[in-house]
Amino acid sequence: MKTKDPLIESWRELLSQYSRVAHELDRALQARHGLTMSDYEVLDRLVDAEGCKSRIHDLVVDLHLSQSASSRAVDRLEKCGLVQRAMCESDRRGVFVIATDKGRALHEQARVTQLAVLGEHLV
Amino acid sequence: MKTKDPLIESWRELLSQYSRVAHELDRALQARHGLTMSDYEVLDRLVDAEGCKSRIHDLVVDLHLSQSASSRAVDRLEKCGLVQRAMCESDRRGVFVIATDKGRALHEQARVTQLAVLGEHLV
DNA sequence: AGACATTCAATGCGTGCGCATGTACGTTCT
DNA sequence: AGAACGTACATGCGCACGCATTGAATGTCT
Repeated sequence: MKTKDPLIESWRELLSQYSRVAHELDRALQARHGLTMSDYEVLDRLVDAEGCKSRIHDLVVDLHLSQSASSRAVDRLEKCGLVQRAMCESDRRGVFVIATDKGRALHEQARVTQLAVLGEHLV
Repeated sequence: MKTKDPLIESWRELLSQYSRVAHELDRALQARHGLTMSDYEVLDRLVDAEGCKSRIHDLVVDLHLSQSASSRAVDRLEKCGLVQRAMCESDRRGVFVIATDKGRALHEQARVTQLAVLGEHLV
């Protein structure tokens, strides 16, 4: 392969790293905890947040997901009893998402998996 | 946000970079040339390859795609007349994929788009 | 040569994604 | 206050993906 624009080199490097790690992470989280990478990220932000709750809109900003994808990630988590939706009094368009006890517990376990996978596959 | 494990910091950094660039790139390629990022990558490998042809199996190794996704990327490109499939004499399980003139021409245009997007969004 | 394992590619299937739209609420301007 | 515009979330839709399976060709071992 002839030498490429350094821009392309670094893009390929980035793509390669991301793909490898994301794939491993997704598989591990799915296999051990039944979570998508996105699902885990949602849980993670919630646990980090004040009172384990956050508005969907804030999740959208933090995560690298579209609004619809975020909404559906919350759907999935809710269906598993890991989070709850709640009315947002101050702005009734908004929806709070709150991690349940079960959600926090699962997050703690999944965090171990995440760290293990990152430790192994992130150079 | 409290400080995190440096492993998590770099993972988030990687995820963030990738998502931003990939999103922009995908949109630009789709809008201007009707190509997926993956489609473009396939074309790119073909153009790089000896005689603009490569076996699907080799594409799978190079690209960060499953075998089925690669096969379907080739389907799409073939449907647009950008590549052709051809028998592989030496191993009749295999399939060669060959970029057509149209494919090479489109690749050249798309490359400009890629470089522009990378230049703008890749730090 | 014959039986068994392996490899390459295509395809059925289920899933998560983004885009576009719908609906309800909020904000602004006159 | 009322109209027009903007924002938050849910949902219909089509698409690309990965996994599992299939089918054909190859390779291996006895």
